[in-house]
Amino acid sequence: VKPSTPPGARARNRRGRGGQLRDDLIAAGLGLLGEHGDEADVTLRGVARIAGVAPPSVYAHFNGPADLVSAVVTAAYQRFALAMSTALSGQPDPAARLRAAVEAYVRYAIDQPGLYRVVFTRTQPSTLPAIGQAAGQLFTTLETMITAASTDTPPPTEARARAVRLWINVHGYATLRPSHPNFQWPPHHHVISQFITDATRNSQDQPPAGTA
Amino acid sequence: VKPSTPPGARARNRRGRGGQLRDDLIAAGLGLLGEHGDEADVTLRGVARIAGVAPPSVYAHFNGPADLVSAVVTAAYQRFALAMSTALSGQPDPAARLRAAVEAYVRYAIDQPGLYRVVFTRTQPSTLPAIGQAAGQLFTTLETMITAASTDTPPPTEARARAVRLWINVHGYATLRPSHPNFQWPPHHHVISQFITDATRNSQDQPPAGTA
DNA sequence: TGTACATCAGTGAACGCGCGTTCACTGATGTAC
DNA sequence: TGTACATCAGTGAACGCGCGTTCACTGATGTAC
Repeated sequence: VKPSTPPGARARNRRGRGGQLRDDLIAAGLGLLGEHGDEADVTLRGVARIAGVAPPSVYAHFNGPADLVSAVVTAAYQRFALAMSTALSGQPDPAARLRAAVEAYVRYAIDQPGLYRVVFTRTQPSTLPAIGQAAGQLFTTLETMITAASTDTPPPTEARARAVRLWINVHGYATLRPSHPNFQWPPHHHVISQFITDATRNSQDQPPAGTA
Repeated sequence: VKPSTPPGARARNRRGRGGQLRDDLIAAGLGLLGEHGDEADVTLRGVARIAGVAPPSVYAHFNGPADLVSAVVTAAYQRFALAMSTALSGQPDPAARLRAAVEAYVRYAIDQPGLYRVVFTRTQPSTLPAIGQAAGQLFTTLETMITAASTDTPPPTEARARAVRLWINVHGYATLRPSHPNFQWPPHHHVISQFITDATRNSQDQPPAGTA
């Protein structure tokens, strides 16, 4: 017997289309990263196996495992950014946009813990430009949305403080909840609502004198 | 030449003292876990190497790598619990106790990200009893301290909500900050103070009718 | 239109490495007599 | 008090495995003439 498509096999790309494999390898890496939770499980051989290709073929597109993992991590961030902007598009008003952003963030972090953590919770800070800027990018978006959705048009300083708080809240919740399923968590929607309320109304304490 | 103590070597334990090696192996595992940030880097051979012992010797005390890692993770939790209770002891009043607890938590998570994450931020929830109960244990402490330190003696429901919020805040901050060093964070003490203020005063919104 | 050829995409086999795991063993130390 | 012996703590060598990496190679495909 000669199976036309053995499991894991792939058709050879046509002449100018060698670059297609690069995308397939990154997709395979994202799969591994999502399945296990760890950067270390994205191996050159594992990725080649999923893509249906021999290990040496990876070297045509990446310098080695480190380069491959970098590309996968960058792609994980792009996927996160895409999920966020997709969630925002078509929301009717600022309040709806903010809520959609918060919900998309939490959903992504909970559904894809591996892809999320590799971008936002690292043991060693990343040297990748995309990851280094990830926090700043996200933050600008949050700050703008909070200002637009707030009932009290906060001054810039206060908008920034609210955005930091919201980010800490959303991240903390999204990483703690799946790690501790036995803990008696409050209802999900209630937690989310509290975050949004906290971000869009005046903070209770007056800023201490002399603090910028 | 015959070096009396070759690098990494250790003296054989006396007759009844074989169990000493077990502690040494766990200590070595904690070292590896702290150095790299990852459970996967705690290997049987690596731990044996640090302890100055041949790989098969580990099997006298552990069934294999999984068992060894379990013991190391449990020890990481015990170390966290010890750091917390040490920080609390000798604090003069409830407010000081709460602040000490928050500061100890954040310091531990930032100084020992590997040891912290293996207990509190997992991709797969742990089946270890100590880790499964960790959240509950911590939480009881937080709730009691918040009630004692609050200016308004909140009802139990509200105390619980504040404790959840505080935990989310502290965890989120302690894991985000070291991951994103390029981000312009507010001053550390200001962040901490805001968490404590938020936990010990009345929440601004009245609880929605019908929500327990 | 046919044919030789360059090149592009990818392979197979082999290597060294660190890992987990097994096995028979060694040698110091305490204990029985 | 001396001596044989059981046992305890730990070793050395070897194995298979998956990993990264190299090398010479293959075979389809487009291009030049």
